[in-house]
Amino acid sequence: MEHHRRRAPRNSLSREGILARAVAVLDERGPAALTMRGLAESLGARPMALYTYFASKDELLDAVRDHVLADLAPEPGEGDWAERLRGVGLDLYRLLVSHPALIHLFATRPLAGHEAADATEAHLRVLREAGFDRATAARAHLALLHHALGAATWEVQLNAGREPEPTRGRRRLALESMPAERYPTLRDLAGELVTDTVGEQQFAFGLDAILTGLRARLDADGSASFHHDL
Amino acid sequence: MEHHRRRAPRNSLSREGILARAVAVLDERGPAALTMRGLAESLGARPMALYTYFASKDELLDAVRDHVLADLAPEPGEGDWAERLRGVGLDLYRLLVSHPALIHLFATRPLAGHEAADATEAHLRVLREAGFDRATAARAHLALLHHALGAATWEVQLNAGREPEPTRGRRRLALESMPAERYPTLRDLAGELVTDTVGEQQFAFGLDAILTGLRARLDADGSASFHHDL
DNA sequence: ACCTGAACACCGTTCAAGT
DNA sequence: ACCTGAACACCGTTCAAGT
Repeated sequence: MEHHRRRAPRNSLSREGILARAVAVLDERGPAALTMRGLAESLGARPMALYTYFASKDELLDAVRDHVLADLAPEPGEGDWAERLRGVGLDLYRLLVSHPALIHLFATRPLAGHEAADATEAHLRVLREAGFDRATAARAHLALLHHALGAATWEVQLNAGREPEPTRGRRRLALESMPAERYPTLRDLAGELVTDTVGEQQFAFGLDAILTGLRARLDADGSASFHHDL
Repeated sequence: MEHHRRRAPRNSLSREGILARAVAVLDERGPAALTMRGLAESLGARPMALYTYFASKDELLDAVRDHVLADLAPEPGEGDWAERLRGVGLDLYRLLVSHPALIHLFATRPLAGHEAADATEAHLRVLREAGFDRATAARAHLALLHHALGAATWEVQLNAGREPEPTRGRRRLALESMPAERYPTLRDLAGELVTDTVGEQQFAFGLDAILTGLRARLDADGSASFHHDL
């Protein structure tokens, strides 16, 4: 048995180590549990030790977000442009959903624009190679990103919530207890709204709808299929 | 001149009044400014007075979210199903964007399912009347909601940020300073990414893509166009 | 440079008390 | 029932100090 906790044996701390610990705390105990004091404690250090590496908690949170975003696979997979975009979308969705407590960082802390540059570059390139003009490629990129962000946010919320039932269960009960005269459609679809609109299948549904819409635009709009210079 | 601040002259507080004040604080000074102590102060009361109306800050935040959601126009407008869905989507997007500080409540606090029941009922009914089967209607409903949530979250982030430049400007600078050899497409589209992928136009782009995708599904899939009982 | 201790100005919330 | 005062157990962060 060792002592309950020794002090940090100088130079045991690092930006990387602090960030990894922060992500672990977030994943295991949720956003409220991530305090400078608690994080320092769990690293065997005093609160102020963290300020050697991060100027403030805000800066640490930005770094945490960037640290997770860096895990985004930079290369799209195989197939035509739609299949490649589909793959990138799923990767992003999975990343967001795999860190439930981080979703509020993405929803809350503005990105400067360089955090996922490799993935963004690859995504945009697929769109340009598919034949979209610059403005349309930019918009399509953002539309797909928005959908992943929104779907992941929703999914994380449904899986959140305390014991015994997560939010998903509370939601089902709420839907089933709505007055049927006033909310006939809602009541009729209560089952589908809780069981079918969930997880990757739901995300893929919206993703495929967007991709179908983009393909229609590409086919219809001659100006989008000019030869381009890439 | 009156005294700097009188005490609440008993019964001047109410759930409604507290919620309205909370939304105002959020809109004017941001999420960090909403504290139980500060909110009470701005109502001329002591912190603990609020606990007569809300059991905790968490419960107050849920009530604030529901209070704002109640402003959602319950009735879709004119036109065919796609035009109606478009209108509902725009209403939701505008509502979310008009309360920037509230977006993190939507992204953070799970909905039980009854908060926007009127709007949800109307939305689902349009989808059913268009001919979508139950599972597809539920999925389409959520896909449209996800996109509005994601787009609004992104837009709010871009408009956020401190003086002198909001995040939008920082983002432009970040994109333009990326190394051109490694990120040629990103650099080429930097202008479009900051100016074109913004606001209602960007939201409408994604919305229309989804609607086009849904229409294609309706046309292609015979099982979705069965007569139904509504 | 890296880390600590003590202190400051905050939080949300409990508890007992006043009307 | 509605509101207050004092207190508790927290926060993030400053500042001066140690190595």
